Amino acid sequence: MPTHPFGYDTPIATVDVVIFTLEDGELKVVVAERQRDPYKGVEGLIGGWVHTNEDRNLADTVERVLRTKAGLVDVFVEQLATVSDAGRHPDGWSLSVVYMAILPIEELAPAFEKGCVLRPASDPGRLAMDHEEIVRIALERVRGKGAYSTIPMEFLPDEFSMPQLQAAYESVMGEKLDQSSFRRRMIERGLIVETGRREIQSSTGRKAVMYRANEHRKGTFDRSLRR
Amino acid sequence: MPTHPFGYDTPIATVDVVIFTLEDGELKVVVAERQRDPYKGVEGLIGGWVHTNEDRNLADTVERVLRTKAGLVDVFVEQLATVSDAGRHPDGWSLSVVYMAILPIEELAPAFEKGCVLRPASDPGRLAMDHEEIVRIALERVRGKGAYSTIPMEFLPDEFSMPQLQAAYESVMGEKLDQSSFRRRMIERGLIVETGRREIQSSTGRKAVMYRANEHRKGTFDRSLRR
DNA sequence: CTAATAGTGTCTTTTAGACAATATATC
DNA sequence: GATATATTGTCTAAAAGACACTATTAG
Repeated sequence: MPTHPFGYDTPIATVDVVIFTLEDGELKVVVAERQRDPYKGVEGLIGGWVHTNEDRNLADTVERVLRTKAGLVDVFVEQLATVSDAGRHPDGWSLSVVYMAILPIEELAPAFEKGCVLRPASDPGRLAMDHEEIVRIALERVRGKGAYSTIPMEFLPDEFSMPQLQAAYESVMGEKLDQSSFRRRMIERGLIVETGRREIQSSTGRKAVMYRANEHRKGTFDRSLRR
Repeated sequence: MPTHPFGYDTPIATVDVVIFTLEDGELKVVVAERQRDPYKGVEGLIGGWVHTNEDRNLADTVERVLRTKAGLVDVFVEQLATVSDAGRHPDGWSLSVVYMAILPIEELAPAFEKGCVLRPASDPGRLAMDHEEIVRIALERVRGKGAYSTIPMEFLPDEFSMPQLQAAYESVMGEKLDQSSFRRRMIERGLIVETGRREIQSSTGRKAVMYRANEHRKGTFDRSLRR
């Protein structure tokens, strides 16, 4: 057990990232089979030790972990909480700073190449240590706060159509929304901006107009959009 | 610098608590002069090292720190964020899990006995390390999310009158509220419950009815109450 | 009487959001 | 014509909150 300068034992510090994505309208989390002990062979969240020699701060740790373990770069992450327990990690007293990320499934290709897989967020199966509990907390967050925010947009590529956007909101909120009212509010609130382009392919019917998020208005949104 | 089982350096882990209270209608934070280095003699937040030998988890650490450094027990705390930086602590790479607490000033007597003092939350003066930044973040939280929640109630004793309650909300929100509308909403939303008792003393005028928070409805509240 | 608190009534504005159409574009 | 998307109109219900009172109780 490590010891800090004043002679007290100091905890192990790790970072774990709950990466959410949307697959077929269902919320999924990214997990990977652990390559070494503890819990070798068991699926767990993307995470790793804080390396004080190479990371300047926790943000660096998250970036390094996402890059090396899931091939992901330039990911927007949000700190969720810090969990701790004498018994949560077999190597001893440990502390994990948990982050959350949301990515469109199209951007997860590098992660899949590195062996990451998707599990249903509401039932990820057996995960290492307290990772099931962590996923539960993160899911609560994305569903609760997320539904009445611009969070659902994060699941989409940079450009998206109105029907795609509505589907993303419906998936996150878990309920159907009125088409005309949804459209009106998105536009009126200035949450999205037309890109000038149109949908590339559509089997039949009118081509959808493409939009992008109005970065300017991020965080402006609050509740609303219930049904 | 401590080293963890796999040979990487591991950070120093501490906990810091931003304790808010209301004095004369102004938001204040509890700080104390630091008894030892680093920043000995400089004022800082109530905080301390995680002691893995005596604390089972971070909640234990917070409890121990509040008890030993401020004489406070049974304090409701909320985890705010975890800050980190190679340079934030002179002893090396450190990580601080920041908690927030809100207490009526009446309950801070033990803290004052231990040398704690109050500083204006919006301008706490020079504090050790990154504690000024931490206070800024906490204040943003209590003002932003807090104003449209039951947070202002935390500043009051268990029993309080309607005028007291309104004053607390006004202090946190930084604006005047309409008396009749305020009263109506508090009652209608069931946020408070009559205790059956009356105000003990009043220089002149009618005695106020005393209420207590309806624990049942905590967290039910959301925005509203603008003016 | 004065002053503080308690309580009622009402009006305006905003918002959510439900519902019903119609219009347009594409195969 | 079938289908998906875009767009407009309208209506209801709820909520926020501003304002003007009246009522009650205490010194």
